[in-house]
Amino acid sequence: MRMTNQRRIILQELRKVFSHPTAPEVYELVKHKLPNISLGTVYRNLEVLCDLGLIQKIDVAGTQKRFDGTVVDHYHVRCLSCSRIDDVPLEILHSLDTAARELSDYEVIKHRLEFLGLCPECKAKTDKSSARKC
Amino acid sequence: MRMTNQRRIILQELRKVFSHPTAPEVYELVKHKLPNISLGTVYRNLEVLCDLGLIQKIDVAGTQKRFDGTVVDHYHVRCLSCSRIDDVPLEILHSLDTAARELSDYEVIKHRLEFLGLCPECKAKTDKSSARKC
DNA sequence: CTGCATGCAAATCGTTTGCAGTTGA
DNA sequence: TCAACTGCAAACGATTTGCATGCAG
Repeated sequence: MRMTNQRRIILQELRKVFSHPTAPEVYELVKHKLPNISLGTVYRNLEVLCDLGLIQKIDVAGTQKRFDGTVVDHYHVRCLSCSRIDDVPLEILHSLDTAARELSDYEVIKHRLEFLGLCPECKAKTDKSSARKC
Repeated sequence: MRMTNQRRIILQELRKVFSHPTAPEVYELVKHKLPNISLGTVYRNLEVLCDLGLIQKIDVAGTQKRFDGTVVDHYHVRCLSCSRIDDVPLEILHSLDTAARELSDYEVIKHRLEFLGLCPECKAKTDKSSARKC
């Protein structure tokens, strides 16, 4: 593995933000520092950095993959309205795996859990609009 | 909503199988009955049937969406090796939502949980090949 | 009759890949 | 030096969409 300029900047920028950006979003972030970088390079490097355990890939359901500068395993909430993602400080529930192992004939190794709901901002908007309806 | 022949057959076929098929797989199933049906129609109808609550969309991480003729909410296990999906007879844990609601500033509504592991077949294969290594 | 639904093909979206030139160790 | 890495653009796989036609209500 070679620590190229591109790779270093991608890691740097990803560690600065808390927004769990998608690959194209990372690309936009990095372009401010390296205007000639290509999206392909961003994708390749995010993959490499994941493999090295320097960042984390959050591939939750249905949408684009997102990336997290933090390596510690944790759960996420996604806003159903604006797709914003935040961390949930709930410790990983290994007991779920144990339960599933007993209830299925699979060798259950891990699980993927994400919460869905409304972020504070979208919740406020919804409250307002339903109030207006009355 | 109009109950077209295509729509009826798609629902019928989906209720017959337990394999949690992807849209292209549903397309293959239905083609036996309706050889001229198009993949686009299958996609459109699966969407409509979901909206009507007649079937369920399982959009688990990273891969194609899958569809379930059952409407009752339940968890799934996915085989990391062959991507097969099965049901896990674990009751829905609403307590998780409560916990997440307390730990975040989101209005948590629901969660998505999927287990990952090895299905019996792939587990057997792995065991064999690791035994061979010794 | 009329507008929702269809088949078809082209378009889109996110991501991956092949290739020729570049660069860090 | 030289394999790993880059930028670029084309390829890809899943899904969506525009359009002219078809058919259920």
